[in-house]
Amino acid sequence: MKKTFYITTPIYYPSGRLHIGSAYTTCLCDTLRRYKEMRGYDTRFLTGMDEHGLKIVEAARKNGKTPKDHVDHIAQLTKDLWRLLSIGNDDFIRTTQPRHESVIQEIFEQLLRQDDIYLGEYSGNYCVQCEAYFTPTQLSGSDLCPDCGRPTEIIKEETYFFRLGKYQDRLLKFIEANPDFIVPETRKNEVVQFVKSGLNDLSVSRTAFDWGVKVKSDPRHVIYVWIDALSNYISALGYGSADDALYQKYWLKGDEIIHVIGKDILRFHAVYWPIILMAAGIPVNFRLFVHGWYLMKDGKMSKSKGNVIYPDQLVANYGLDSFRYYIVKDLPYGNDGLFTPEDYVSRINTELVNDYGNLLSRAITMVNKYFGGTVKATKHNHALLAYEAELEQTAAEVVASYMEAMDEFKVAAALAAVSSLIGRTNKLIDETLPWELAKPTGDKDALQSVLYHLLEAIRIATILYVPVLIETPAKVFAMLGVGKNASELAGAAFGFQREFRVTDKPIHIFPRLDGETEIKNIKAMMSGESKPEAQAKPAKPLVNIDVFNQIEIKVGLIKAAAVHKNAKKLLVLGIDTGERLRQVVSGIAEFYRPEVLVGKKVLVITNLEPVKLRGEISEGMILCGESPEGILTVIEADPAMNAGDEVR
RNA sequence: CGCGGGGUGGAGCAGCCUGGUAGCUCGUUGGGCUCAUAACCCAAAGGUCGGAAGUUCAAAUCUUCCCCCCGCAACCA
Repeated sequence: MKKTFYITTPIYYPSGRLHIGSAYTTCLCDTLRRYKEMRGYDTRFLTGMDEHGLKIVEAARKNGKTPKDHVDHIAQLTKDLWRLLSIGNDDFIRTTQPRHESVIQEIFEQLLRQDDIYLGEYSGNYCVQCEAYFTPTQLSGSDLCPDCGRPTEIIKEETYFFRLGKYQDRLLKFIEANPDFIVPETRKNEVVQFVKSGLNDLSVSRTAFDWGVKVKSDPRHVIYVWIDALSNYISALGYGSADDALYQKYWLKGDEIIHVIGKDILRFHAVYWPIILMAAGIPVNFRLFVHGWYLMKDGKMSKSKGNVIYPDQLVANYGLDSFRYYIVKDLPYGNDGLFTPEDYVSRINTELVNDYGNLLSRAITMVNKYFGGTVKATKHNHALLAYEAELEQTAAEVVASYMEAMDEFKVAAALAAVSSLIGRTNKLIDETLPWELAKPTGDKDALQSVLYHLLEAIRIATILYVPVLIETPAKVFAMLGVGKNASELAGAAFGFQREFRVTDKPIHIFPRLDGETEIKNIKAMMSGESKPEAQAKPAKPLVNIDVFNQIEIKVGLIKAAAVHKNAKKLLVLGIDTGERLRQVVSGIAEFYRPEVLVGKKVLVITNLEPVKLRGEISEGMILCGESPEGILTVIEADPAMNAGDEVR
């Protein structure tokens, strides 16, 4: 019986085009899966989409689509991307699929029957206009809606609550008893801290929107994201359905189950998910591997900063294997890493082009030149034997440390081990000087043995690359004349292949990238010169002149300006609008120092309802121009105008 | 004191839990080699490990305080 291995990505939320972060998670899973496959496991790999919720409805409306059409579209784009990246997922779960919906309805009903879920009331300040609740901190003391300024009402809404607290101790004990449940350890500590601070009951249903799975016994409610999204990991296996063979095999009786997640969704997976399983009477036998994020040089990715990069662009320009290699190699285990064009180009050039690809081509050339394309394991007594022995030993150590690292999900470390083998192999050429051995005074047996060692090392390194590189290994094995058995992990030891008959025309596996050109090229992609969807804001509807006339705009003279003591983005302005001095709070602190504003004549909307912003009253609004990047510029009135002049 | 992450040679990172020669990749400089895609190999330079105090025979590592950066949250009437 093969051991089983079940690995999952999170299900992605279709809010936009998938960027390098989701590609990282997915490639990482794919690599681990291929590795386990190579180790002889019976594997299963799941990814998918989380397609419910209010944001989907809104995004769909913006694009003039139904939610269903919207998610169908994004799901297709996502599948296309995974195909492009050669992701070998066995299944693609979508939370809108009937097979999923029926399962979570059942789980919900079960928890309800057990009284783990109860119908309760949520009460809070609600703004009817904005259809949203606001917390006391958001309201900052007043009862006015922070979004529209209208008064909020205290509203009670029905919602189902899940008694998380009931399982708190059980969860803590579980985490303690299973030290590997969450890796790396720092993440585990974070979770333990959180759980110890006490778990509140969790609201698990909504009535405010209906794009979700209805609660079976109470269809006014839809099941909120927690139970809906997290349960995908078992609904995709057919849990609770007529055919639950996969669930039986991979989950219930499975050997290893890994959820790979980013650190942003740790809490849901480390707290809510195990508790849901405990309550449902399903064994918690998964583990979490929590990875870091790709960050950009100047912070978070955003189009205006010119630092967004999409995987498909990199694959189209530099090839699939380069991309997969870079993305799983660059992030240190569990921590954040930086994506830079310089790094991308240099990593590919040094590790794949120079060290690996070039080693292959120099070795093949020599085999052809000195032995007509065929070399075999050869005995000799030359002093160089010691170097060969050292290489053999390095290879054995590398295979061992590679597997050890892979078993702990340390893909970058595993690949670093392979790099060290390749480095050691390049070194052998310098140590043995094959061109000297090839001279009449040289030693032909030693020469053959050296070349044989080069090829064996390349063969072993290539086997270790199989989980990551898709196209390259087959090419390399073909060029070396390596058959199936010798290209499998079991054959990754010196001496397994006794003889090589290599191709007479080596091709370069990885073309060299011209550093400066390609760095520029990638930067151009990042600044979105390839025309990103410009997100044209929908034009506002036509209004009657009367509507406009309701708004009172006056010229105001800024007499005083100060930073808001309790907010980073706000300035508190004292503005003379003719009839009186009024206080206006404005969100331009990032763009103007207070002192430069004093003395400016600006346009002020004077009949807005007053609002408190972070504790300061604001009686009006100054008009600003906003660039696509969100940079605000105050619109100044002609100096000839006077404070209080009406604008129309 | 809102939550979290981080500050280690020019760049990006490891080491910190379990104190005891500060390591890796890239870059720089010098040298070697010619089988190979200006690739490969060797060597060197370069760090008071953000700051201060404390614990200790010994601190990048433990404790306390401070400074700075970056996410998230809040804020743009």
